[in-house]
Amino acid sequence: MNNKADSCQIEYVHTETVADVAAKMADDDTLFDLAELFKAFADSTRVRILHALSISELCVCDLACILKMSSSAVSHQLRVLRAQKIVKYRKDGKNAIYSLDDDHVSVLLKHGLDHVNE
Amino acid sequence: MNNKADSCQIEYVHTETVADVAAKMADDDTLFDLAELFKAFADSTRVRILHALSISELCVCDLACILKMSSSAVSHQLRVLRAQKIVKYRKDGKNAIYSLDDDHVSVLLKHGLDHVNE
DNA sequence: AAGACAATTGAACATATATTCACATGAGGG
DNA sequence: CCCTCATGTGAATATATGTTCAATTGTCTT
Repeated sequence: MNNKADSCQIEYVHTETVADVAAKMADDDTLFDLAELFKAFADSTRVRILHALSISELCVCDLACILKMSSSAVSHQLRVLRAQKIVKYRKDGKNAIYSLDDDHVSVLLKHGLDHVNE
Repeated sequence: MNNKADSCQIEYVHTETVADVAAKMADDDTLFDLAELFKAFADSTRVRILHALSISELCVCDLACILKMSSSAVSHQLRVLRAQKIVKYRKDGKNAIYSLDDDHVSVLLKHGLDHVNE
């Protein structure tokens, strides 16, 4: 009932501020991509993978061992991280050696940890 | 069938590295909390809310207007952000004026945007 | 060529989560 | 006091997502 009215077709509560903020907002596309990026960090399995990779490059089996998970589950999550260019890998025989893609990743992890540790 | 074997009860692929990384890993609790933090950023509605609040403090109705969403939906998401101490608010008559809780939040947003914009 | 192993993938299932809707609460204004 | 408006909340629904299982691919070894 009041959902339409909520969209502020009448008079805004803080008209000027709303107009100002609306004008300064980044593109929806950019903010969508930003949310997609954070989604890649938004799972404890993936965070543990990234934290492990921030210590050393590792193959899928190593990760499975460290996380005590099946390599299938790890591989599925690595796929998500690859899609966001958060990790990269090289083949070494039968192994796929994964590592963090760039410094942004460790920086984000570090800032997140700072926040968690208050 | 090979899921148990994946847990590396036999010989590890890179035994030393695995032991080294396992020893240096942060607590599971800490990494769980870190994932919970990122989850709060892992939705485009919440990212847009945070981005708007990084420009100016705003009430629920202002946000609903800027995002073109119902104030109910916005309120639900603000609840999530409050739970993670990412936003704070003060009451002003009928309005609840929201703002980012601390600098960590804008720093995380900024670094995320840097990554998105390559 | 055959077997073993690392990794990937697709389908299926279970769980989590975002939005809507209806309603409740609480503060101001008439 | 009502009445309105801003906000919060609970239930319900639809969708997204993580893990398992089964099967496949590709590489090394013998």
